[in-house]
Amino acid sequence: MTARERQGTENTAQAEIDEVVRVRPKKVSRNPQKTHAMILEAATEEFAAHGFGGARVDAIAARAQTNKRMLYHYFGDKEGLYLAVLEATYAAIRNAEKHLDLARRDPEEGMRELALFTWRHFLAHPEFLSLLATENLHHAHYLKRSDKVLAMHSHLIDELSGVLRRGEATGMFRAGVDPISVYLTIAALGFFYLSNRHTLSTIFARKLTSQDSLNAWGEHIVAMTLASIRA
Amino acid sequence: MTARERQGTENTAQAEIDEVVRVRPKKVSRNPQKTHAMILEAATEEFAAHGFGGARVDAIAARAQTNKRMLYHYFGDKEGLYLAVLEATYAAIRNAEKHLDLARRDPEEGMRELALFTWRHFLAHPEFLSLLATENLHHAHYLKRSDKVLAMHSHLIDELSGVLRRGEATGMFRAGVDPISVYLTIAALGFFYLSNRHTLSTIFARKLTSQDSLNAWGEHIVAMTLASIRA
DNA sequence: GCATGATATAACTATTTGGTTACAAGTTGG
DNA sequence: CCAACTTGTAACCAAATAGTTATATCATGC
Repeated sequence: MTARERQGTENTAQAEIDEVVRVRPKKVSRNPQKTHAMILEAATEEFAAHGFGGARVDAIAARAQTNKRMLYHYFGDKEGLYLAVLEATYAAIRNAEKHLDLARRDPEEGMRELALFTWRHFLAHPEFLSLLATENLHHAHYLKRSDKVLAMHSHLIDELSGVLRRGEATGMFRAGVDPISVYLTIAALGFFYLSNRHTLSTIFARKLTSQDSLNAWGEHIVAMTLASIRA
Repeated sequence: MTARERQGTENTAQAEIDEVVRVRPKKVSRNPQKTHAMILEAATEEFAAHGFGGARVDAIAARAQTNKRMLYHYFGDKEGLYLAVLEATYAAIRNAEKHLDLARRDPEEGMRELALFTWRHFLAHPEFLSLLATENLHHAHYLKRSDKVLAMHSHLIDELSGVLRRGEATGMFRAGVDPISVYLTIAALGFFYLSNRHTLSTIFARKLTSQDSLNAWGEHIVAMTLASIRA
């Protein structure tokens, strides 16, 4: 017997209390997409801030202004949620890269654009760096189980290969440059500077995050990248 | 009343059981230094493998073949133990650097030596990379509270500055090169390649850790470093 | 207009966790 | 040789944790 049925057939003291409680009916308006998105966003913050082991499922539910039941409903368990966060975060950078038009202008300009885009994306999305650090701590255990992430990266390599090929054709770049090495160089210089800025600024007693320093390091990345591929 | 006292004054069934149990007296030989060192080593592995939040105090005690009581006795609490691990790990690389003789031969040779040393230390000590990643996740919260780590780094910067100054004097290196930027470049290229190798080899479907690949990347670091400072 | 499935809440549970306590036994200085 | 201190073991505890259950209510296809 449900509360509603009871209300219709009986008129006990308990039913009256129930009624009083329900006077302000808590406005439980539904919004599956929003709930799903809120959980994902909250989980991204929590996992980025505390790592997988340090993240608290209760904290995620609270931050998403929902409860654990919904979280388990949409994502299965803590690991499933973590993987969803990882996939969404990778998708964000790879999708943003697609708006880059590397075939524009000359190859040097294209390389500069890719390097600066990567640097700026890292700057704008510190959670991406934190999640990668966490995932590598776990030897990419979860990422390896993703069927989506594997396919996400061909576009980047294709575009980068294209730029290198055109640069080689004009005699601007060396022949036989490995695109993955080039990307690793760009990513390494940006990733390390930002992801390790807290320990670095502590041990070297120097602030690394002033706007001038950040701009200068961006240009350093461009210069290093071009230096490594120029003929 | 202690068990020994009871044994001397009484002859109950319980006392006999106690005696039987004590026949093989468990050889509880003491060794404070060893216990301390074992805990530190076990904690290094555990924190490196699981991060601060994911590390389990029980697991550390078990791995050290001791128990939690000793761990709390020597290190206060989980945070104190973590900080001790961090300090010991930093001390290891900075002490090893002191055996480098960068003033030897010419400046280019010195820079090459520093870059390769750093790369090889990262290779030989993956736990250093993991701990740094973890500590940066926490915004260097614990490292900032260390009074020891702050003083550890002057030697490195002094040595590096010396090499740069001598290179500048011979006209080999550009003038006004910032030693910290040079070190960041060396560390970034090595750190990222190794610490992120699991996600990188997953998304690019390429093995990065063959001996040939590692040697090649070491030479890449040297080449990039020199390219960034040569006149 | 109502049966059905999806979405939501909150209380609950078994287990794990960091940390503590009681006590035993080795070590050492006087 | 023994009192005081250090090093060790194991059982214990309160709080926190991931995951579940009971139940209710919204939304929608028929």
